[in-house]
Amino acid sequence: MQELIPFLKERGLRITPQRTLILQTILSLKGHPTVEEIHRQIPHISLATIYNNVKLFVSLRILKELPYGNGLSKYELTNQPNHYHILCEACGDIIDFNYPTLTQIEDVANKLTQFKINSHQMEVYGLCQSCQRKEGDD
Amino acid sequence: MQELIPFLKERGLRITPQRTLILQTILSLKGHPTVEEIHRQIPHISLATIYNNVKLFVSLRILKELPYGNGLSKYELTNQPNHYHILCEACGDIIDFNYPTLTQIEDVANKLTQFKINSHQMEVYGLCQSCQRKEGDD
DNA sequence: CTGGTTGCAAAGGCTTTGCAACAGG
DNA sequence: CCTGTTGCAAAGCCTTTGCAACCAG
Repeated sequence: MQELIPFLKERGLRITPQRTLILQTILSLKGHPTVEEIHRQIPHISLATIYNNVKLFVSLRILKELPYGNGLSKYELTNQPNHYHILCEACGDIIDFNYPTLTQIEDVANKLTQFKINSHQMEVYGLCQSCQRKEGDD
Repeated sequence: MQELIPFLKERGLRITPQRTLILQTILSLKGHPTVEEIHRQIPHISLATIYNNVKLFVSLRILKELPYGNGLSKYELTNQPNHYHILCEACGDIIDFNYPTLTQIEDVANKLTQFKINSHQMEVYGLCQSCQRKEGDD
């Protein structure tokens, strides 16, 4: 958090209470909140401001956008250890899990496609425990 | 294509010229078209019909939805060999590439999270060849 | 002070839906 | 025929934007 102040200032950006609160809220939610979930925690900050700042943070690579929200985007802080995601197809929940980084696949992809590789992502899809139980009830 | 007729009929769904054309168009486009790209090929079919049918085909698992279109969804036919995707961060293009299926990761994810696993996906991000050239020009 | 920021309301862009006319089987 | 389907226009939903008031530095 503190390390952001010089980072923003260098770029002529200001530390506003809104920006601080948005980041603190994402931190406190821990998971992968949507804009709507962030706004629910800090309803006195306008939705437009949250949208604009989340977008700004993504462009500054402070946040990462996860496009798996069924139309909505979810966000996570980038200053976290590498991990992959598992998504529940019933409730939409996203959980992190650790797995050795798939470094090889980037080399292969580069050889096969001649792309200049930047990163990769991997998601596993399934049913979380509580949705498995609910399914059993039907 | 032919194998779809009994598949739809079993479910009380009809084979309409629109449905046939939508699937043929996706086939002919080969890649991972958006709804808009499909509609551009068959503009005499209403956008609403294309949306409704694409959605129907996804629910029937004839099509798979790829949520990497920067807001738009892209679609691909499911009756294709397993493969992974590489995305160009500049132009948004999606290319398939082959890599041994990451079966192990599903077992690990199951052990770590207790999810019931259905599938997984993996995307590599980078710059395609033609966007690499363009970048060099700047 | 002064240019970046906020927040409201309006506009945008993609997608879904209500409904009357239509048509596959 | 009868129920599923089409297509228009309208509505929905999430997100972005114009702009005046505001405020961080």
